[in-house]
Amino acid sequence: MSKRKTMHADDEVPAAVAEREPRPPVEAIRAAAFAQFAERGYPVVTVRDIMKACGLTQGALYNHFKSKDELLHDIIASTQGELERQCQQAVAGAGGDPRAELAAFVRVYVMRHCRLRIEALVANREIGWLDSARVADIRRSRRAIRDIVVTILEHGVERGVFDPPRVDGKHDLKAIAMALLDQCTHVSMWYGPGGDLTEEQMAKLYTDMALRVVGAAPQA
Amino acid sequence: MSKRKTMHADDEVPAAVAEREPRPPVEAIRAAAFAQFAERGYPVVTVRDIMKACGLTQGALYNHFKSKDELLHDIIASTQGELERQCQQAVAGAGGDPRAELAAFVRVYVMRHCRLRIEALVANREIGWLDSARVADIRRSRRAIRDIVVTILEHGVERGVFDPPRVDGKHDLKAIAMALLDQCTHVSMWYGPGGDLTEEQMAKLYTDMALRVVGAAPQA
DNA sequence: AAGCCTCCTGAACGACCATTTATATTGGCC
DNA sequence: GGCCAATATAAATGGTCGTTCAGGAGGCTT
Repeated sequence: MSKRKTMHADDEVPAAVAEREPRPPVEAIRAAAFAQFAERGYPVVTVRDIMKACGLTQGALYNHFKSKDELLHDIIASTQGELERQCQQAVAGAGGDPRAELAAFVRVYVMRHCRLRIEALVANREIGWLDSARVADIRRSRRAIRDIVVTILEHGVERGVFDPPRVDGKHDLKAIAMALLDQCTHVSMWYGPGGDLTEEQMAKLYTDMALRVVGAAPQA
Repeated sequence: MSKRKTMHADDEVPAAVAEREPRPPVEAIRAAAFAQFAERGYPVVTVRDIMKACGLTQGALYNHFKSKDELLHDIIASTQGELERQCQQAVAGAGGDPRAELAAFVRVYVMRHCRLRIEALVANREIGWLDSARVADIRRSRRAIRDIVVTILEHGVERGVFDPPRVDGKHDLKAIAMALLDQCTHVSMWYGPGGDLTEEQMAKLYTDMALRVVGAAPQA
């Protein structure tokens, strides 16, 4: 119940008992907004809807967020930041072999888009409602992720372990990276845990497909 | 200037001079609505916006459409129907060879999504705003297109000309078809005529990638 | 010329929107 | 106990929304 105001240097985090029910209101608002944006879409969800879902009145939103727009940005940015971090980590842990790097990237990316498909869906579907200032850093993060893939492909081609398709004799690694990412991103639009494949199997399938596309034989 | 009211059996269509300026208002409304939905999104485009863009007042919409919702459905359904028709035609004209069928399908599908990327973008992005009754036939058409791909893959596997990736020893052709379609559909999100590749080159690249994914060597 | 049908306008309807404001309530800290 | 900051509320602000409807204008048919 305390945890936020007292500043004695020794009770920073109780750590053992993570009492959880009375989530700080800003968390409750985030969660309620996320659920409703996912279900009905940003422009038709009203501030009243969100605040009613956490038992508050509309005006209270503005004690925690400057606007409805900032609230959406907050939700999308945290998802996007976490995704970028996981992708970097996966590639860094692959030991420098382009095949292993691509496989690790696709695996993490697909598993995440299966497991957190609602988060991914909101981030991809609602981004267009952000005003241009706030959309910029989201797009930066997406470009960064695309460039991770492009870099993997470049290394693979340089070392001769990838042989991706050419158009008129030349590679267009950016287009190929976009194709791979589109494919992997949009599993969040149709994958469901009730389907034929588990998340693990999805990751394996998409890894195989990616390796085929870039012209590397599947590993092992 | 006439063309719609007189019903003498012999002036059905003047045919030679296709005088074009005063488009029938229903066409003008469709066009204006499409342009604005594409640019700003269905829920924030008002009936007033649409009608002002064709020089009419808001009330006149309801002489031609039952509601704003029906107008959106009309726009999406015509695009979707044309897409389905073109896909069927492309596959039928490929002569029964699964490789040629897949190549023809991807070529037509990608070229269309490059050339008419705005139409595709609207159809994919705004479909969620339709009420459930009207969304049903759009989804039916999408399933039909997916099933075209699944059927091609099945034939290719039966005849031994495709060897798509397996998970735990078994094929999941539906998942692979979805992956291929996601990849091809979403060129409409980033392709632009100012980019590095022409529509032709995009079609070629995506055909190559699809054939690699299903385990067939690129043709000639 | 009269009637009819199609399509338009302009105003009105009732509802709902994001945000701001003035005011009240709370709980920790001196 | 009194103060202060944080956070809540209810009401108001100034719009905008999709849709309906009474009335009028123009042309086609008879």
